[in-house]
Amino acid sequence: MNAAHLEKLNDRQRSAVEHGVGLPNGAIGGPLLIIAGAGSGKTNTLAHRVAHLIINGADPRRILLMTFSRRAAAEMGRRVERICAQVLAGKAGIMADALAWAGTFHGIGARLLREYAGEIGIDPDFTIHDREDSADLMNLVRHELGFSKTEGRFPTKGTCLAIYSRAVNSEQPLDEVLRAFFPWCAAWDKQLRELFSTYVEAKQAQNVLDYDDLLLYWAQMMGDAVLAEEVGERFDHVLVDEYQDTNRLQASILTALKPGGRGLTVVGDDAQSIYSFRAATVRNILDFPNEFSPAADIITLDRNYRSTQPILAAANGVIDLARERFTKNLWTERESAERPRLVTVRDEASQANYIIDQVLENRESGTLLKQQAVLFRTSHHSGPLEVELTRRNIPFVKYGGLKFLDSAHVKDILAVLRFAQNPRDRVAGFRLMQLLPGVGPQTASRALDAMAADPEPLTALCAMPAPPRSGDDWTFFVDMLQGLRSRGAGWPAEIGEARNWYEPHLLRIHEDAEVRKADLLQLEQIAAGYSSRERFLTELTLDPPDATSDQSGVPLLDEDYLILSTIHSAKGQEWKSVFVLNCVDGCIPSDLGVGSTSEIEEERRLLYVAMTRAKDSLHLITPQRFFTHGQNAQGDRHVYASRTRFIPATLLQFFECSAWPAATASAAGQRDARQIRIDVGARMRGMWR
DNA sequence: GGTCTAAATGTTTTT
DNA sequence: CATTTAGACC
Repeated sequence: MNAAHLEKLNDRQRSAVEHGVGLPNGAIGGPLLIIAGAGSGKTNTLAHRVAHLIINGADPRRILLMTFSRRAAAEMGRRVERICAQVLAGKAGIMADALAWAGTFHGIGARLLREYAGEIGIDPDFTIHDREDSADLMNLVRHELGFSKTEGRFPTKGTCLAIYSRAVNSEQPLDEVLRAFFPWCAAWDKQLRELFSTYVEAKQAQNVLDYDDLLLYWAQMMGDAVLAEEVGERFDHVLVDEYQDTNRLQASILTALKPGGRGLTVVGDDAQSIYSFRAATVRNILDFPNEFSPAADIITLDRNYRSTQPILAAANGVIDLARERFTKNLWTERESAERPRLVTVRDEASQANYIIDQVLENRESGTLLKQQAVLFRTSHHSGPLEVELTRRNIPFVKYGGLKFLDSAHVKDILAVLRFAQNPRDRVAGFRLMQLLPGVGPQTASRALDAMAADPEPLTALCAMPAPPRSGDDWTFFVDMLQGLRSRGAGWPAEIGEARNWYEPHLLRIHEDAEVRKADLLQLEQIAAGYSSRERFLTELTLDPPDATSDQSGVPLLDEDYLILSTIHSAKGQEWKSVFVLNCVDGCIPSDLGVGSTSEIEEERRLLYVAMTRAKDSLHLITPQRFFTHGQNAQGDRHVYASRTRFIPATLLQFFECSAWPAATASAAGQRDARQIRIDVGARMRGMWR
C-alpha cells in the first residue's frame, strides 16, 4: 500500500495511525489509547488514522467518530477527505458519504434515538430542550410542587438542573452528588427527588428530551442486549477525541458499543481536562487501558509542534506545579530567544490599550488579526476590550459566552417553530402565550392543560375561547400556529410567517426593536441553510452558532478580524500570537472556583490550556486594579488584584516581566504618588461600609 | 384572581 | 443587563 501519506508523521504518530490496521483477514485491532499533549499533532494524527483505515479498506459509513464539538467534527471530516483524495486519487467515490457518523456524543445520540424510537418506545418527533428550556421546565415543575414558596430558600431552577445533570452524567446517586458538590442543598434531598421524578414525567408527557437525555436514553438503549449488539454491529471502528472531557455516562455508552474494545480508539490529554463542571472525569482516560483484557495499547505523543521552546517551558512550569500529573512534559525543537511576556498594567482600560497596541504592531509586521487571539476565563472579562475595539474600528469575533440564540427575541421565534413542531412542548407554548397582551401565567397554564389533556392538542387550542383581554391577538396566534402546522408555506418560508406574526409583539415589548429585527432576518438566513424545520431545530440546539461579532452578519471568510474567546472555547485551537486577559487571582482562578482543591487544579489546567494555544508569542496580562462594575454603591469601587497563584515567584524566570506603559523616571514618581492617593481615598470611603 | 410595572438582585466555563 | 419578585392595579 502506498504510504506517502504517512511520511510526514513522526514514529509515535505513525504507530498510532497504523495500530491494528492491515491484520490478516481484515481483522479489527484491539483498543488504543493515544495520550496526546497540546500541539502534538493530535487532530492530524486522528485524521490520518481515520484516513488510513479507509485507505486500507474500512467502510467510511461504518466508522463512528465522536468529537467534542460539531466544529471539530467538520474539521476532521475535511482533513480525512483531503488525505484520502490524495491517496485514492481516482477512486474518490469511496468518500461519497464520507464519515456519515461524525459528530458529538449528543448529536449522534439524537440521531440514533430518532432512528430507534420505535424500539425503545419514544416518539421520533421529540424536540430537544437546551439548557435554558430545561431550566424553564424545571422551574414550572418546581412551582407546581410548591417548592417556590418553601420556608427556607429552595435551590433555584439553575441549581436544580445542575444537580440533576451532575447526577445523570456522573452516574452517581443523588445523595453522593449533593454531599460532594452541593452541600448547601443536602437538606432538600427528599424534595429534589420528587422534583426530578416529576421533571422526568413532564419531559415524557411533552415529548421532549434534554441534553442529558440524549446520552441517558442512548445508554439505556445499550442496556438491552439485542439493541446493544445491533447498534455496536453498525460500526467497525469507533474513535473518540478529547476523551479527558467525557463523563461516566459517555464512557458507559462507549463500552456498551464495543464491549471488548475491538476497533476502539480514544484520544486525550489529562493535563487539558477542563470540563469537570460538566461531570467530565479524567478517570475515564486513566482507567481506559484496564477496562479491557488484554489491556488497551497506549501511545504517547509528547513532541509539540506548535509552540516555541520558551513558551513551552513556561507552560510546563505551570502544569508542573499541579498536584497530580500523569503525562510527561512536552518538548519541542522550535527554538526562540523570546520568552513569553508577563505584563503588569494599571487597570482593565490599560490592558485593552496594551493589547490593541500589540495587536496592531503585529499586524504591521505581517501577522493577520485572525492569527491573533485574546483569551479570558469568563465571557464578561472582555467587555472593556470590546468597547475599545469597537471605538477604534477593529473588527473582532467573539467565541463563547452569551450567544445570538440566547437573546429573547430569537428564542421567541424558535419557540414558535418548536411549538408548531411539537404542540406538547409546554415550555415553548408557555413562553409564546405570555407574549400576548392580557395573557399571563395562569391563562397560559390553563390553555396548555387543556391541550395536554387532548389527543389532538392543536384542535383543543382552536376550540378554546380567546381569553377576554387578549382580543384578536389570541386569534392571530392560533391562526398562525395552524398555518405552520399545516406546513402550507413550506420551509424556510414558514419562518417568515412566524416573524410576521411576531413583529407587532416585538415592537410593543422591546425598545430596541430595530436591532432585534435585524437579528431575526439573520436567523432567517441561517434557517435557509437547513433542509427542514425539524433538522433546523435539532441542529441549532445541538450546535448553536458559537460566535458573536461586532458586525451584524457573519463576517466574510476573506475579512480579517481579531479572535476573542473564552479559554474553554479555545480548546483545540492555535494562534501565532496569544494574549491572556486578567491573569490575576479572582479571574484565574475564578473566585467562584476556589472552593475545593480539585476546582483549583482545574483552573490551573485552564491557564495551561490558554498558554499552550500560542505558537510564537504569548502575553499574560495582569491588571493591578479592577473596577467592580454593576452596583454603583459609592461610585468607583475597585479592588487590588495580585498575580495569579499559578505563577509564583519561582516561575518568573520563564517570563519577560515588564510594566506598561513603560514609565519614564520622572513620570513614574508622579504616577506612583497619584496612585497611592487614590488608594487612600478608597480606604476612607471603605471605612464606612 | 390575574396581569402589569417597577424595583431589586445576582452573574463561569458548554453539549 | 436580564431575570425575578413584590406590590400596584384592573
